[in-house]
Amino acid sequence: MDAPLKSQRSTKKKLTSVMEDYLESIFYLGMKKKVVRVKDIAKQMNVKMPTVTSMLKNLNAKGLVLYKKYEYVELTKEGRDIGKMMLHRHEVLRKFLVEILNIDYKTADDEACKMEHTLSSNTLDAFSDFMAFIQVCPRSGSEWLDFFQEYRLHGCRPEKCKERSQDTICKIQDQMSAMPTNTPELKTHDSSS
Amino acid sequence: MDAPLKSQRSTKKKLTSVMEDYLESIFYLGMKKKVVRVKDIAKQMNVKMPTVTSMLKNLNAKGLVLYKKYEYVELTKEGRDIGKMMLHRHEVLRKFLVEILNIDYKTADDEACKMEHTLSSNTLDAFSDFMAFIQVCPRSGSEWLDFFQEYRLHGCRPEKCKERSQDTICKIQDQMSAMPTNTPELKTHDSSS
DNA sequence: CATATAAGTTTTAATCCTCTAACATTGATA
DNA sequence: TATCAATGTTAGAGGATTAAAACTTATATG
Repeated sequence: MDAPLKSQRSTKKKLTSVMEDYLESIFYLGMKKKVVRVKDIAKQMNVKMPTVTSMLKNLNAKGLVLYKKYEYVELTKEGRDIGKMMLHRHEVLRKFLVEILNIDYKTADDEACKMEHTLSSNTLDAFSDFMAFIQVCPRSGSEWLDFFQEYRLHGCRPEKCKERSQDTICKIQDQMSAMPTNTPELKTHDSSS
Repeated sequence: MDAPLKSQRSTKKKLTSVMEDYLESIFYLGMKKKVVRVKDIAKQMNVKMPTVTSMLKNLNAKGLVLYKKYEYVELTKEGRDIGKMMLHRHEVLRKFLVEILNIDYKTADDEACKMEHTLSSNTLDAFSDFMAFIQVCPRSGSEWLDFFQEYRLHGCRPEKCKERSQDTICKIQDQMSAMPTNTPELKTHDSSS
């Protein structure tokens, strides 16, 4: 008697992050391979084929892929939309990690993959805007990012970031190094999202 | 006959991210509550008490907590180190999300909690350094972050970021908006880390 | 066509984390 | 001390994801 005619069709809604990964991988493979096979997905996802088979049944039941035994795999409209979104998120994050934080590509790609499920759209947008801003704002730009790399390598030595006295700069720097773990409120865990 | 005298003691090593969460929560509660109880952990972790009990047995077997039926919970040296590290990671990430990206506290806290398990130490350090750099580099600083918020709210309008012609700025801006999803190599999934 | 090899599936099981329901202990209070 | 409420534990179960082993189907080639 609860929630009578709610779930419009299939077992739908509530995807796990693993399911999202599968959709992203299938979408990605579909873009570069014409046909997508169980074997390809297994390789992309770093799992064995039986794992893929059972997940495909799952996603098929949810109306996200079209799956029939021994045939190629295809995404439905809905599955494609989700896969595409996940790939886009992935790319935004990787771009941030590579271009702003200067993380090496492989690592950035791995970590983007993990971050992409946890971040809200708002946060994602903020990352994206931040990157754009850095390109746009004349006070920063690529030159400025170079200073950041310099700073990481050689510590407090921003002679090149002029416009302020060395004194001020290095005082702040010392402050940061000694920064204590100040531990404000830690919110409760949340299984949502 | 495999790996004879390897695992120094207990079932140790290979923590799941959930285990890390528990250690972080216990560490956090220990800092503000004198004694840590099952009930507190359950509340902090948003799970039921039996879940906590079984996890405590688990962590106890791994030598990360000192746990005896009906008694208060304490961390071992090793458990405390891990808990402290996780809390530190949590705080670095939340700080980044709040101070740089201007995400609201609650959301930032949630998302930091998820990110803290997946990012490598190197990436974490990069986040941390980046924040410090923004404080230190005279070309950026808090004024500059205000420009970012301005930019997010009103789009391409960095009159305040002088030193470059409006034309150049808005050309770049248009470029970014139209930015396609260019999809370079997507690396394989990796269950490591 | 015959059959070997590559690809895919089924079955069964393991691990991890969680829950509900029922039972046990502790501590305070009447 | 008897008892109640709060706290904690056990037992049993289930969902999610994974793999190993054995079996099935598809396909290419002699």
